[in-house]
Amino acid sequence: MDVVLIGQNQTPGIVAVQQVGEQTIRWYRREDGKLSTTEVEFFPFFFLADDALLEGFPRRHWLKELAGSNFYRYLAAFTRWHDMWEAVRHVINAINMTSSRRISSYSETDLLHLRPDPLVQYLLQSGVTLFKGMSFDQLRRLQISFHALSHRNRPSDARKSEDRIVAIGLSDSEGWKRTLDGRKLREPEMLAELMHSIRERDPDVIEGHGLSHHILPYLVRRCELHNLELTIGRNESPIKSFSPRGGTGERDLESAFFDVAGRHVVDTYQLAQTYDFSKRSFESLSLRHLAAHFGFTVPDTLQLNREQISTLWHQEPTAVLELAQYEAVLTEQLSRHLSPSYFYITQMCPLPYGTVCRSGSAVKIESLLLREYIRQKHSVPKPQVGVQTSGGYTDIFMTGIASNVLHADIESLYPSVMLSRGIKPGTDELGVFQVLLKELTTRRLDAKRAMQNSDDEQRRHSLDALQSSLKILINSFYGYLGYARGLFNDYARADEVTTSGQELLRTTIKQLELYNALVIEVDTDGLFFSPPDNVRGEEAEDLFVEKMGAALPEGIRLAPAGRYKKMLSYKKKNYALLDYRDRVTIRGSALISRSLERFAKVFLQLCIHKLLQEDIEGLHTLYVSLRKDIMEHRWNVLDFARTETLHDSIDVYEREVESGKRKPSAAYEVAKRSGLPVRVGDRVTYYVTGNHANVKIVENSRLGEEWDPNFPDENTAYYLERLEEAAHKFEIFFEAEDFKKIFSSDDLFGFRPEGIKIINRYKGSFTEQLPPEEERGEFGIWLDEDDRT
DNA sequence: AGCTGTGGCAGGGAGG
DNA sequence: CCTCCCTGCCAC
Repeated sequence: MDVVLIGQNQTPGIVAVQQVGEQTIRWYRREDGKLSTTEVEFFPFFFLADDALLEGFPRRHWLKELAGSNFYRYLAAFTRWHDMWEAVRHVINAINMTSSRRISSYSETDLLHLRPDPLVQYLLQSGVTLFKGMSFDQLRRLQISFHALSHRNRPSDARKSEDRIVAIGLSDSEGWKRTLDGRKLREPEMLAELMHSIRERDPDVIEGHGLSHHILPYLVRRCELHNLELTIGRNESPIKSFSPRGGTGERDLESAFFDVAGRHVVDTYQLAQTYDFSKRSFESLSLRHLAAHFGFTVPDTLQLNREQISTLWHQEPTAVLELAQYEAVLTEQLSRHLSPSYFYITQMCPLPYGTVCRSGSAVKIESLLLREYIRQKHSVPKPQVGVQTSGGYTDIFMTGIASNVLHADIESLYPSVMLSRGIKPGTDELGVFQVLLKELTTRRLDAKRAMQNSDDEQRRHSLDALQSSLKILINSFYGYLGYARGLFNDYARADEVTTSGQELLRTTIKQLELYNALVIEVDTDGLFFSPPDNVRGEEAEDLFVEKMGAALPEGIRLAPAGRYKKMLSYKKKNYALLDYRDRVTIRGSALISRSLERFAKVFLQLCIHKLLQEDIEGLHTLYVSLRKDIMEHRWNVLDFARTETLHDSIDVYEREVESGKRKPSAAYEVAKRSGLPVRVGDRVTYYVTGNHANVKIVENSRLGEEWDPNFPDENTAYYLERLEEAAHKFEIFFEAEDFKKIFSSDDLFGFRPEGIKIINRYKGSFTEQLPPEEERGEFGIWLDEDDRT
């Protein structure tokens, strides 16, 4: 008999529940320090545990401290009620309210062939309407896309007191129904109209681009200002905000999540961010860039920037309203591309659609595990305390420029390792982990096959969404093992996965070197190498990769992942590639990073292009002309300013600096000195002033917009030093004297590129026996005398 | 209540 | 000058 329990902090009064029969449970209540019991009829379920009160009860695992897991979702409603049937009714109401009148998690085609959860069975018997087998398009009919324009994105904007909603556009699949039509409404009326139209349309889903970072915080704030509540819930309840990192810290709406009773809040900006995280294909996450990326048509008349909008609003408000409408259309189109995969996950995971959209993979995996444990009425483990001690293997064997480079990777390394070695959490007594992993992998391969065999564009798109969302989920099973809050975490198993992965990568390196390939750089599951001379052409290359993969165990596959004309290898995780269509890809934080000033980033980029073309003269010209531009202030503040995000409020920052917990930071100091109101999440652009290269930046920096091109006061010495630092990265590609010649303006005798060669440095091969450590320089026996210290 | 992992590079401040 | 520590950003 399983013991089922309730946590005391959630349930004043009720301390424990014991299942005493198939449909009977026993309540334990604390009254005046004594325990009383009541038996009630119930459907099978689990509850949270309270250690101290369970002495002597049979149990396998405590269900303790579960507040923090998704398990809680099932239980939250129960624990607030003392009367069981009242509680059940409450759950039904809660589900009705928070899950959009449906439990979309349960579809007719139950992905994992699991019987519906007891809760769902019970609800069905109780006559609650469940929308089963609903398609994505059916869902969308109940959806509303939403866009509000406001000026509140930068600290400087806060100075203009005209921040207000300038337009609200509402759209659904029937087209535009309602927009503020230019009537002069005061803000409270405008807000009331917005709330009214949401209630009237009663959407299940509210979408917007930047919904949770800009639009909703803005609306909530404006409502507060007028003593209104943003009541857009199904039950007329106000929107609720909460901190995604737990705790009740200070309220900052910009980083909050929002719950609207009975509706799902979906932010297309967040969806795009997640999409970009895995594919890295967006240059910007603005609606306009994303629209261009997906090939939506954007009329020229609507290509306006924020300042123009502000002006236009005063002159021709209808044009702005058109823009707002169009942005809502773009949001809707964007969502059509990005949200289907989340919808499919919702059909598997016992989580509402909106939650699936905003939560990470670990939450989804855990919800699947819990789903089966609950179905089998089995108790659930506590998270393990500990740390993971290993990760992927990364190494570099050559720096310089290599020609004819192949990229190969071990396909789905970690999932494959887990499947082939049968790795699962030690606490997973029911063995659900492996079953899930296998099933999801099979499903994904099926979807991929079906996609390739389908002629229907629409169907291919939805199958692709399905398989790519499964891929992300599958890849996260490893991460879940090392997740500190995961109920089924297991650090030893996480280590086993990574060390097995390391072994496989090392095996592959040895195999490649055995066949005379030159291995350049490896990282976790991928390898860059030059194949031996007798391997030429794509066909031969693929065959070669296949042959190399033959050394790997059953179930582990080495696959071609790209072929390149040239590769510039700089450091671990830092390289550039030139493909056969002459496109350049740059990777790594040392070569390309948002934190670099624009001039340095562009300089590095152009240098890398020149290096890949082995254009030495071009390098020199680049350096000399940029140096001259800097000295003559021939640039814009955005070329040399740095932009940083303020992650904490000024108050928190000052407190932590005072207590020595953190060091002074230029971005915060600049914000303080400027006297502008600053909020968490704001980005501050600043540049360095002063007259020598070693100034303290914290004390010598100004807000970017204070820079005046007519009286440029940027610290030229400092920025010239920054240029030197950027150029310095290329030192390892040349002989010392050559490097000095290229990156110098001292052209007394004219610059002559003749005789200058790019140097490749080898760190010895992986397999060969290296001389003892002390006889080697950083890059081994191939180092020049000069470089050995 | 809500939160996937490790490895690597660079830059800046503090203190020697 | 140097090292140490922290943060931010990035690769996988």
